[in-house]
Amino acid sequence: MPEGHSLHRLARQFDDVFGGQTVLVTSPQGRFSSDAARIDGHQLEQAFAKGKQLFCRFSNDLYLRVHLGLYGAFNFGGDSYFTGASSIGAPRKIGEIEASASTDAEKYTGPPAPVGAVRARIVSEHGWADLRGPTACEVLEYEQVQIHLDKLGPDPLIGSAVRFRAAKGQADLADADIRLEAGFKEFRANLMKTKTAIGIVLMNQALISGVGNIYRAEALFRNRIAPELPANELSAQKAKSLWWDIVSVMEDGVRDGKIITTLPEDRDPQGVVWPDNAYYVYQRQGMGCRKCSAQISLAEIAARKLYWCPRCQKLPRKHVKA
DNA sequence: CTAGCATGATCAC
DNA sequence: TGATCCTGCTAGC
Repeated sequence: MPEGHSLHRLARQFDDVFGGQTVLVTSPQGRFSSDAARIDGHQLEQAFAKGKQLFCRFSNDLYLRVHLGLYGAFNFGGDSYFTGASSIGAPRKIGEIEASASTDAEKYTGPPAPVGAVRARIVSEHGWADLRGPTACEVLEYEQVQIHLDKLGPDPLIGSAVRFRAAKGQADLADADIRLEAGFKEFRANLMKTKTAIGIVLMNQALISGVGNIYRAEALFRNRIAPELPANELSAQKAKSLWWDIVSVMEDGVRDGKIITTLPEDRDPQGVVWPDNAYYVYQRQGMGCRKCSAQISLAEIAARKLYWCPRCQKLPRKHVKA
C-alpha cells in the first residue's frame, strides 16, 4: 500500500537494518545493473523518505531513489540480527501488502534465488531486500536528489521522521513540531494559490506529499469537506484541521503498517477492523455512510476513483451554483 | 485459470 | 484524456 506511510516505514526499515552497513547491490532482472554497480559494495549511511519516495545516501555520496508507484514492493529476509534491528516489526514485505513476520526461526543462509523480476537486490551481512515493480529505481548525485525533493510539497510525516531520528540521537526532538508547523504554513499557502477542487489538489504531490487515494477520500470525509470545494475557498480553520488530521491518521499508518481511518465507535462490531472496518468512504460506494446512512458516492476524477458521502460532505450553500 | 483492477505518475497528443 | 510502466490480488468462470 504505497501511500506515504509505507515509504516512511520503508525508510525506517532501511535505516534500521542497513544503516551503517556495507551492502551489495545488484539487479537480478538486469534493468538496474549499471546504476547498482555505482553503489555496490559501499556503505548505506542513511535512509529517509519524502512523500512517496525513498532515498538512501551512500558513503560515496551517491543516492538511491525509489518510487514504488502503484504496485512496487520490497521483500525482506534475514537472520535474527537482521529482524531484531527492525523497529517496525520485521515485515516480510512492504508495498502493497505488509505480511507479518513468520515466527519460525529459519536458518539464514543468504538470500534465496531471485524469484520473478527482481529489479534491485540489497544484501548485507545479516539480511537482504528485494525490490519488484517500482516506477523509479535509480542512482543519483545529490544535486538531482535535491531537484526531486524540491518538487515535493510538505510531508505530513515529517514530524514522525524527525522523532525517529531523534530517538537515534541524530535529530532534535523539538524540530518535529517546528517542521510540522512550517509544513502547515506551506500547505495552506499552496491551497490558496489554486481554485482547483480540494479533492484533486490533495493528490497533487507538489501541494502536499504522501497523500494517496485512500487518505485523500478519508481525510476529506473526516473533516466534512466537499471534494469539489475550490482549494482557495477552504477556510483557514478548515485547512488547519485538515492538515493536522492528515498528520494524525498518517502517523497511525506508520505505526500500524496499514491505513485505518475509522474511530472505534464508528466500526461494525461484527467485522474485523482491517480491512472490513478500516474506512469511512473508500471503496464503500453504494453502502450506507457510517455516520448518516446516506449512500456513499463514487466518481472517476482524473483517472482516479473518488469516494465521498454526499450528505456529510455537502458543499456550503454559498458555494452551490444557482 | 483468466480478466480486471489497484493505495501512482509520466508521457504523448 | 488515454496509453503505458509492470506486479499481484481477487472475483468470476
